Amino acid sequence: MPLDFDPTRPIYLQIIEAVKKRTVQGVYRPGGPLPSVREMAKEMGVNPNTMSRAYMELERERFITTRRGEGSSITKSTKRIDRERRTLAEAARARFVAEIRDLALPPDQIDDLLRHILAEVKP
Amino acid sequence: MPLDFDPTRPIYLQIIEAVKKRTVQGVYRPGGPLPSVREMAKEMGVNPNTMSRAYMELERERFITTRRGEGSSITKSTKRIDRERRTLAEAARARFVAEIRDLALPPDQIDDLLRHILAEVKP
DNA sequence: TATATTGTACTATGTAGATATTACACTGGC
DNA sequence: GCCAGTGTAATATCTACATAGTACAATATA
Repeated sequence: MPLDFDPTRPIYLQIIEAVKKRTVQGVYRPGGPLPSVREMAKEMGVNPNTMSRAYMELERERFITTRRGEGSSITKSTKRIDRERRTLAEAARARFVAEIRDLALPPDQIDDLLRHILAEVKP
Repeated sequence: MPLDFDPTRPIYLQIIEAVKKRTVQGVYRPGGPLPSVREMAKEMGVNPNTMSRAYMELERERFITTRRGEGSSITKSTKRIDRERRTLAEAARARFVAEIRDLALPPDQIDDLLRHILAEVKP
């Protein structure tokens, strides 16, 4: 199933985020193998070059390791993965707060918004 | 003061968002004038062509009106502006919820996050 | 009526991102 | 050794975005 990419942002960045999220969710295991560049490219419906660029960036960030002929695998470090989870959560929070502040919402609408979020995020 | 644009997203889209946010904040008034293309381009540190593109898109969305030789002004419709405020708030909420869900956070970390937000957003 | 200011159209140029295609280098398994 | 599968490099092509610069059309104003 090809990912549905936001056409206003570079695909390779969205791939990087997708791999991180899948790892954080447990779809990929710490130290476990990652689909090959060509395979993942086909799965997500992008060009292998684009996938390679995403993998190289993930390697640069030490989130995955990659060896020629051998393939790629997720970092063994669960610390690294936990850190990524916190980083992503912090980024989401900061962005949301900034956006809400910019809107100058009346207090009752803020309350609505937060109640709505609470209901959706705590099942 | 030039805006600090996110280099991974088109500038003209970020300008559109900035104009909407300023309007929602009351920086620009309903029916009131908007700085000229050249003026706003200088203020935000972008090319007049880029600013023109943003204005044309805002006009297409009926958020501003524009006439040759006369300049541009914000929509008179406070309904339109209120709608935009709600739309932006909804988008922010939906994105945040989706991101948090993707992270599979443990419940206590979710609680932390929400408390943090509450403290920041309710002064 | 001039003149300035407005939006807008046009051409040219440069860059980043994405694609298609080909080729090469390395590893594992037969 | 052979071969399939791996990452990776290289080239060409296309598109979107942003810029610089020039010019023109329409309006407001002095």
